[in-house]
Amino acid sequence: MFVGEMNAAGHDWFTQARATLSGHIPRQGCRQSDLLNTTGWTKQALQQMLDGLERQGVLQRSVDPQDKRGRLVELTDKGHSALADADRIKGELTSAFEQRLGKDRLAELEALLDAMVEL
Amino acid sequence: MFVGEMNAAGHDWFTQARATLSGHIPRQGCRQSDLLNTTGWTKQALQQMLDGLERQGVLQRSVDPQDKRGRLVELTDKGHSALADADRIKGELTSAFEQRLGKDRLAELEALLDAMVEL
DNA sequence: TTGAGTTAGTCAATAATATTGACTATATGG
DNA sequence: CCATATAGTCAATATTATTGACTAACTCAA
Repeated sequence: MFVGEMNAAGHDWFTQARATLSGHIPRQGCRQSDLLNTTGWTKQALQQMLDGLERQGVLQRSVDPQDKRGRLVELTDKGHSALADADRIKGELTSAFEQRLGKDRLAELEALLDAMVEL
Repeated sequence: MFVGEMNAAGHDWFTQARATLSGHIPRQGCRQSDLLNTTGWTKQALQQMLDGLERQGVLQRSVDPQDKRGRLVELTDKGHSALADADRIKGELTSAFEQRLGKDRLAELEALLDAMVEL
């Protein structure tokens, strides 16, 4: 759904897993190891995801001057414009759901899902 | 969660996608093409999933005597016993959620999710 | 200051999930 | 019988995900 909208908007590299990862990259960039913590993925899985996104020109990595073991992950212009579209689409979808379910029922749904996530 | 419980129960071949597929195989078996319709997957994706499950000894395929183009998909003993465990675990998880959310709120959640699925 | 241990990340291999394209065999309807 | 549709296969490629072995850089304490 969300992914489909992103593809339709011309971001054909966008997938569900990449959406998840993108959501964890702050606009000003971060360390690769930060993403390891926020995503909870294995470092190898994360690395492959970043490899793919770097090949697609969505982000770039550089050595962290503060700690040369580390890599800084930063969005390219392409990456920033994709995330701007993502924000827009997310808003549109939220509006659409609000229209169909009503604001109260959507809020209720979110609350119930949050309750579930707490296991 | 569900998959984890199944793995813990000794069904180490169980994955999310295979859970989805298993849910579409009737106990008495069906045609491969039926699964094509119920899952909505491509025929190649379905075929690979069935190949994997057949390798694992969970099901077997045979030529449909009524239409020799078709293949009949049937669960093996291993497959049947796995699905019995799946039913049990699903029941346990449902009970656990009922305990935490309460029966009413769980029903409410299901209703809201159904409403969402209708797009 | 050096050496042990920790942390950050890479490389390689394998497997599961998923798609597209080209193909074979069987069935069906005119 | 022939054209077409249906059921499924084979091959290639890409994404997502894991395990294991490894290198480079940093930290801390002797």
